[in-house]
Amino acid sequence: MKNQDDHLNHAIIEFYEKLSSWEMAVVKDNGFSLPQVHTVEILGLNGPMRMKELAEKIGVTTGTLTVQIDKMVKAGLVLRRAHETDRRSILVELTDAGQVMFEEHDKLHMQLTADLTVNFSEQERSLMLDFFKRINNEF
Amino acid sequence: MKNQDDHLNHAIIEFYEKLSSWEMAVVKDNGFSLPQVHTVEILGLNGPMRMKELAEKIGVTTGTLTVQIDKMVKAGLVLRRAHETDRRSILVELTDAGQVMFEEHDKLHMQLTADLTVNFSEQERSLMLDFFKRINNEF
DNA sequence: AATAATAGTTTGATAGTCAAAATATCTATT
DNA sequence: AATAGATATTTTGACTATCAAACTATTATT
Repeated sequence: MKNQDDHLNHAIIEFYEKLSSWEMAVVKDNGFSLPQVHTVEILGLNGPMRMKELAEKIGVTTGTLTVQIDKMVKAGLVLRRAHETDRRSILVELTDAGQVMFEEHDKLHMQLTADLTVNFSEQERSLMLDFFKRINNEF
Repeated sequence: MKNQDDHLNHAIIEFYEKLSSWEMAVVKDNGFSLPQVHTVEILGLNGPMRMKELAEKIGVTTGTLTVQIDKMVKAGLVLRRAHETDRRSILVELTDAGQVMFEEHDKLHMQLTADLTVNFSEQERSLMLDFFKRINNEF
């Protein structure tokens, strides 16, 4: 059903736009820049990661990421660690302070998720999780 | 169920991150900047809008938006129109070329949505739409 | 009528970004 | 094992995006 798909598509875009807005507002409040929070979010969720991989996930060049990570190292949020097998590569990981920041930020997301699904039944919430998991796997 | 909610939360964040990545990649390919595409997307979805409102949705100050809209006017994507009742306000709306760009971009989103839900039944897709609508209303 | 609040623009300083060049390391071919 | 090509990261210089604050014009409040 074409029209139905159109609605789903637009609902997804609307959701994305609203989440972006929310994230921007949250980030501005706590004094860090959006790329920094984004980085903390990705590392917190996925664990240590190579520069290249991280740059792709964030959507910037590695050159841009280098200067961002420099700042975050200075701020004590992340650290650079040697890759075990590939000496060209560097792993970026959260420091304890970075982990704390991730958890703080994650709490805000948790609250948002709770607010958004306040009218969902236990069963609906579980179905929604299943849908998201399947969609995320298709990316 | 606390743990379940945590999973839903993280699945949502993962979805958001992946969609961001996708959007970045798409935008870079077609030569426009992310804020410009973002603006076209919002105007195409919501119709004409005041500067203030648009700035809030995008997550920038009105000063920043002014220069962005200047560029987009020059590029022929949007135009400024007087507000009917409030002479302080200005409505920004898509030109025909802007509308075309919106539809082109929307097609890419449509394709992505179709790809992501390729394994969904008609019923699941409809349920997913219902979930997104309810969530969007809670924002 | 005066004052405060709001919408938008302009400006100067700061931060973010990219492309291209440079360095170091890894992989593949001969 | 030697060479050539590919890959990961950093550095650099130019450009773009961003904000905060000052400014203009209009509307709302008292």
